[in-house]
Amino acid sequence: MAGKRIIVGMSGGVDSSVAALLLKQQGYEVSGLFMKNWEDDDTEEYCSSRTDLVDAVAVAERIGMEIDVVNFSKEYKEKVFGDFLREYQAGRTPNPDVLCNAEIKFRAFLDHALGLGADAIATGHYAQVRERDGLFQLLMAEDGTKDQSYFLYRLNQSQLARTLFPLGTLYKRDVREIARREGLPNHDKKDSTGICFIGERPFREFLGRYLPDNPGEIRTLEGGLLGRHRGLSFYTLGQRQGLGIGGSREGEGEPWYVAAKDVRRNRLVVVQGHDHPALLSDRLTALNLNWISGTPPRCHWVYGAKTRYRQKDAPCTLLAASDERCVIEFAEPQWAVTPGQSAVIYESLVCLGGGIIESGERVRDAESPQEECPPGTVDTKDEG
RNA sequence: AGGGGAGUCGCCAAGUUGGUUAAGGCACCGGAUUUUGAUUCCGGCAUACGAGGGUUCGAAUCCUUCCUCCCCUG
Repeated sequence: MAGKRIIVGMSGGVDSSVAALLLKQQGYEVSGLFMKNWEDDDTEEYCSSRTDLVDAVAVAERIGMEIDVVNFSKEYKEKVFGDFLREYQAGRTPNPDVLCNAEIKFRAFLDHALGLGADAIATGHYAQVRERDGLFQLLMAEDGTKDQSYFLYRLNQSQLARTLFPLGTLYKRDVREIARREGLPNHDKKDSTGICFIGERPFREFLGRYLPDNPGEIRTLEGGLLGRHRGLSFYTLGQRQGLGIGGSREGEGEPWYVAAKDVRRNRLVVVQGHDHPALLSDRLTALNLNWISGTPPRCHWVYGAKTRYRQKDAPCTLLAASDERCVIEFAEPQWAVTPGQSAVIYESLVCLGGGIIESGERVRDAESPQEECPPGTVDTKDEG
């Protein structure tokens, strides 16, 4: 390992900083690369990349490594942001960061690093890679609460073969402690959130800069008119905030949630109450799959699956799994399974891959939840 | 036109045998959580009770006039 050349993707945050530091301490030949991948609104208040770069440079100086800057704005716009807009325009809810990892961090950036003579790249992701029988596996992080394997399920063998995740076995609090102890200037910096490289924004306003309004009706499942929306693109399934639906005579005064988008009629369909059955799906179809090992997992086998980040992987069965399409049936209904988001499949700690959710549906009746439950699953109440 | 009912925060809605600071929910705003979007959590949110008079130590709660809306009869 000593002498191996590693290029670390430096974001200016604690995680990538500590990742670089640890590699350096382990004897690798380490250098950093700061990516600038978004410059649409550099002149505005949201441009935090400047201070991020300053932080990254300060960290590099502190741990004694070279750092450079690369710009993949063009690739980001083409491969990630373009898809992001197309998906929203189509009424779906994409996860740009999933694509960002597959196309930018572990493709454009990786290729660039290899071109510079690196043996591998490293990032501050909370995930693990291990080699087993000649195959590289992606594993959940030791710190389950920070595990980011969900965002990495679209990586392939050649990408994982050249990737190190130095934080995979650490807990976030330990990472911060290391940063503090080693005097990294950003040890206390707040975790970043929002779309990777773009940052946190008032989301609908941001989207509105790229997509036109297309107002329509907000109706209940039964067809009652409750209000108007500014365009289906600006809402997502399970959304509560921003509907502007006040109290009414009927109902228990519970909040309203988006249950469906009727694209044909340009209608937003809403239901009342977080636990409304229309918000639950026990089966989903995903397309555009990626299997990390290169081959689909076996069907009719019990796995765990997440339909969104930071969700406990839920017991499920694979009814079908190919390179194009997979069907997942959950033991317990899942809340707001949303087209455009990613379904990611796990076998214990191993992330097998996943795909883009095409649709979710309810196949088992609410009254007879055990009817088709795979044996061995527990019939528990909603997680609450 | 006559009879009846109702007007409390953007919406729904407690409170009306008069008594310190006008429940609660939805919406909205702010914060926390969060490398997507959501969800969730915490906090804020009527010196004011359709308007004007009056009774009273004290009224959203009593009296009165006016305004508005709804229902029934014409």
